[in-house]
Amino acid sequence: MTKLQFGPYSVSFDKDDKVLYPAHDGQPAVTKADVIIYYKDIAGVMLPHAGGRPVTLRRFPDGIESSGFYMQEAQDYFPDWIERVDAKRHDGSTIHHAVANRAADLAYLASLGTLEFHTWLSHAKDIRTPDWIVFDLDPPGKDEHAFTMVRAAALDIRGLLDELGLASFVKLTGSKGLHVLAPITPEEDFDDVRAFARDAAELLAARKPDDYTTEQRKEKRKGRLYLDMMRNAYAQHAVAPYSLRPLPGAPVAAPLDWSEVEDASLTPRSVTIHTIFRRLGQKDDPWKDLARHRRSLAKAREKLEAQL
DNA sequence: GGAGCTG
DNA sequence: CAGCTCCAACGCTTC
DNA sequence: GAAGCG
Ligand SMILES: [Mn+2]
Ligand SMILES: [Mn+2]
Repeated sequence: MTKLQFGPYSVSFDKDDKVLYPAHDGQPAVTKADVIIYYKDIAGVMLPHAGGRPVTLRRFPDGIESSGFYMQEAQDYFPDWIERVDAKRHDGSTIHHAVANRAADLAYLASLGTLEFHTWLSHAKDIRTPDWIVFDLDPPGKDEHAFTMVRAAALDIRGLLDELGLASFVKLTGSKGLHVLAPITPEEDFDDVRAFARDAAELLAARKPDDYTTEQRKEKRKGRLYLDMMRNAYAQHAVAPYSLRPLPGAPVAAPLDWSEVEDASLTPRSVTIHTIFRRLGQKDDPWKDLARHRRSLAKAREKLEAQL
C-alpha cells in the first residue's frame, strides 16, 4: 500500500505497478502509480483552469486496453473532503458532480483509475453562467492534411475573436483536434453565450464557405471542417487542460502557445505524459494569463452583429 | 476500483 | 464465498 | 415525435 500525504488529506492505493498504458512507440509503459503521481505533479498548472468546476470522470481501472466508463455522479464512498455540487438536469433530476480543488482531489480520483477529466464550462459556484467559450475543431478526414485544416481553422478563429475584442487560447485535445477557448465574464447563461458562438461560427463559415460549415448533418458537410458549437450548451463538458487521454502513448490535452499552431510539424498527440514536464520546465504555462483576459460579451456581440 | 446483487 | 454488473446519457437541432 | 450529432 502506498500512501501520499497532502496536508490533512491522504490518498492510499495499491497495485502501483499495474500497467494502464502499455509501452508504445519506444516509450515505456505507464503504471497506475505513474498516473497518480502525474496528477499530483500537474495540479499546480491544471487546477488554476480546471479547479472549481463540475467534473466528469473517464475511468479505466484495468487500463486503456480494457473497457472504461464515464462517471458523472460523485459516489458516496468518495472522501467527504471532495467537494460536490448539485447540477439540475432539464428533466428535473439532480446530479451531484465532484469538484476538484486540490492536488489531493486529483490524486484520489486518479487512484480510482481515472485517466481523463472533463469539466463544465462554468464554475460550481455559478453553474449557470459559463466563463469559457469553446470552439471544438476536429479534422474532417483522417489523412495528414486534415490536421493542417484544423490548425488553419484555429488561426482563423483567433483572428475573428481578435476582431471582436476577445482573447483566445488554444490546446491540443490529445486525440484528433484542437480546442480554441475564449475566456469571458461569467454573466450570461449558456443559451445566450451559445447563440453568440453560433453567430461567430456562421460568420466564419460565410467567409470561407469551401473550408468551414456549421451543418450538423454529416451528409451536408462535404469534406468541410465542422465548427461545432454544441459544447457551449448547459451540462456539456470538454476535456480538461492537462488531462491525460486514454489513448496509446498517454497523450496530454496540452495548452499551446499560438506560435506552435503555425508549426506544420505539430500533431494532435505531440505532447505526452513523458514530455509534458520537460516542456513546462522550458516554458511557462501558455494559459497562465487566461483568467485575466476575461471580457464581457456585450461589446463583442455589437461588433459581431455589425458583420452579419 | 468499489459496491451491490445473485447463487 | 466468487462471479457478475453497474458506473452517461444530455442537450440541442433537424427531419 | 423521432433521429442525428457530439
Ligand atoms: Mn473534438
Ligand atoms: Mn475491475
